[in-house]
Amino acid sequence: MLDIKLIRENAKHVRERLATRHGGDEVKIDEILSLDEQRRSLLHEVEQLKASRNRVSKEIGTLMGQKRLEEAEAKKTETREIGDKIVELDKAVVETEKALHELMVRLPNLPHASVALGHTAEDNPLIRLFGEPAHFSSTPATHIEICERLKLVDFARGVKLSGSGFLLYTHWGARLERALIQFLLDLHIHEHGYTEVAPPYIVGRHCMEGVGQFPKFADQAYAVQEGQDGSTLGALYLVPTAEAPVANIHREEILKENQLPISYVAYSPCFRAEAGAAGLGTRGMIRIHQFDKVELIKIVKPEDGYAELEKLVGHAERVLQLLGLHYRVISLCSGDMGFTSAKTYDIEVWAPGQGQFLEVSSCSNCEDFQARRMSLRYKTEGGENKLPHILNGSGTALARLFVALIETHQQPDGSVLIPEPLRHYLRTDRIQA
RNA sequence: GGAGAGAUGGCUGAGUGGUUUAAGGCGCACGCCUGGAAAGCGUGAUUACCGAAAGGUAACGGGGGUUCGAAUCCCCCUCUCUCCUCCA
Repeated sequence: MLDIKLIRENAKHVRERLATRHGGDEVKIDEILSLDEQRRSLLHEVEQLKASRNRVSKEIGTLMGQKRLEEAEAKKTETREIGDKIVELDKAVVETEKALHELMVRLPNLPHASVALGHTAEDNPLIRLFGEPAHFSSTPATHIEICERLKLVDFARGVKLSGSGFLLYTHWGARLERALIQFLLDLHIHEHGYTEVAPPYIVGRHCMEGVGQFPKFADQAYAVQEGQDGSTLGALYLVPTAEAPVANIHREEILKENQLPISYVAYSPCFRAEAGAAGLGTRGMIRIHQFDKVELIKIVKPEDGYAELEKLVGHAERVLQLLGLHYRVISLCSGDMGFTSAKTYDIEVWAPGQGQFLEVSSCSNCEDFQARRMSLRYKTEGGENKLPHILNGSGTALARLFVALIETHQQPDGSVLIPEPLRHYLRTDRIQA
């Protein structure tokens, strides 16, 4: 959520910045301004009435104490009318605030000044390229072929169990997936100083709203129903990312300045309905309904937000470097950025069998956009309450990392060579049929 | 799932319709005192919104109701604790 004061005082700037986003020209700034104006004027009126009611009520109390009953009764009659008016105005205030809130939560974040203007992925500037694509003397196999040959994933039975978009990892595939999770967590804990948390995989609606998944992207989440009566439907959701629970850990709290920065790392499965992506477009593991991910979350002072974002990207990149993978980092242009983000770097890893780069990490600074939604603040040494910046980054998403790994390290004999840092987790240096 | 007991400020804990603008204690900050500390004394400390300011309004788990006036009375919900039941 944006600061209403910023909109009030600098509507032109907000409108212009939002217009650079995808769909940003539909933004209802005028409506917001008029509701805000209406709200403040109603508030002023009703608060004056309440002040006078409080005053008279106190007088009634005094009169009652002095047994001056008829005088008290007269004042009661007088105040009763004020009370009716207050009820009416209170109702108007609530309605106005609700309407205002509805519009406010649908407003995307302002892009940071350093974000390139653009419309689509074509306009995303390349920041850097690491390594080189693996060289093959003949056409490299796709991950689907490798998985079938080495029995890493049983695609058909995954579909049998849960429908298309769900994977059954088998044998070495299951072990490789688990080894990767362990490797990622250990890397971020021991080398990058993150604190591990293991969050719930189901969260309440308020958490989804807090990170900005809701209300706009509600159709992308799986709603959980408890029992058969459906009474809990709409209240609980499978997490689309660990960001949903983890970023909300300190919601509605006032942290002390010396608690910052906070750095959390969490593993979770991620559940995405991918509504609208009929048939998911691709066979294989590229776009699925459930995948594993290790997520990095930072809560930092605003002045540190962008330095921390650079560090965060570096931490995610380290994963790919250690696994010997070729990748590129791009900065999303204004039109391609997510709803909550002020600035986003995507990391895309090269998958030789696909012949394309796959997005395995998205690192964003949401500035105070989420903090305001979840009412997370910190108290400065000077005693002032401020909103922290909240950052999130994949460190990294697993299924696609799995793909890049086996496609990159496949050998002419059909086996897959395991990169050194993974070997002791997997207790082998090679997966073969 | 069943029965009972609870939910008040950073913590503890009073308060059962009107100087409660929430007592007292602990802890915290600042000051006095001190060679320095402790003790003692004094002062200050919640959050949100409106307002240029003075100031005002709201919040005692959440929501609704009664009343001129609700922490206090009534209804609904949530959560916590204890004991059963079930269960990995």
